[in-house]
Amino acid sequence: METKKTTTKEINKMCKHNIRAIHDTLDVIGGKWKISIISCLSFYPMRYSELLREVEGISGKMLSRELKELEMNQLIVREVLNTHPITVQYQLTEYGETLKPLTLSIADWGVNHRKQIIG
Amino acid sequence: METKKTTTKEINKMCKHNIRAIHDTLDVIGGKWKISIISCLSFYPMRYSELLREVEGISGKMLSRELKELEMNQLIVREVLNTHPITVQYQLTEYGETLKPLTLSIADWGVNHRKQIIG
DNA sequence: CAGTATCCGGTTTGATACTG
DNA sequence: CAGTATCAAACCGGATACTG
Repeated sequence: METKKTTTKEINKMCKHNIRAIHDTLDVIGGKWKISIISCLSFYPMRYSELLREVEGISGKMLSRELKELEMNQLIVREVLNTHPITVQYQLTEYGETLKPLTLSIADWGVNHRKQIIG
Repeated sequence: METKKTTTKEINKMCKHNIRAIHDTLDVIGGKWKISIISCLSFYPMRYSELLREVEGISGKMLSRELKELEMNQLIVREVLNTHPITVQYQLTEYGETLKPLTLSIADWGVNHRKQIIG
């Protein structure tokens, strides 16, 4: 009988474990725009100005700030191209690609949710 | 040749579509604590005071506010139990359960990320 | 083009004290 | 127990102007 008690204490532990993990994830992609940026870059690399156009509503300040943070967390790479004038390209790292399924799930749920509340 | 051009314009469209969807999702579960709360409740229904203990760091004010918003979006149900003194239980709705896979993915990524940055 | 600097209002959040 | 009320601090984020 001893072994059958997956009780409060156990679940409590799993609960806190999950919360800590969720917190860790949100530290990295929790900003207002980060997931959107990652979602964009998962199509193909983009320049600063392209992102500015694609991510509707974002300001230049926010974009560069979020990009910097994503870069710090090794999710994207910044690459200065040798053009005139200089252009800068951002792309997902291999590690950043591991977020693709997540951004897709989030987008999927959103699509369904919209159907739900409209219908 | 016409049909082969899945070009900028097309991708642009998908990009914005996804961003809108992501935005829709975040409107609902985008708060600082919402995903954690949902993650907790996905183990079993909990009372207000239990959640206050489980979701480390949250204040009473925030908890009740986030719960109210989750309830408004029909992700959880509030049920007043006939005890002395009164206790209140929160649990996921069927619709709220559809977020379970998402919260799990988010937690999983966080676990892995912690390994990554420590290792 | 790709940002940075500054200013500034609005929102979010926490602490604390209180209520039924 | 399950909240609400109030105040103050912190942070977020937009507009604008500027740099290399």
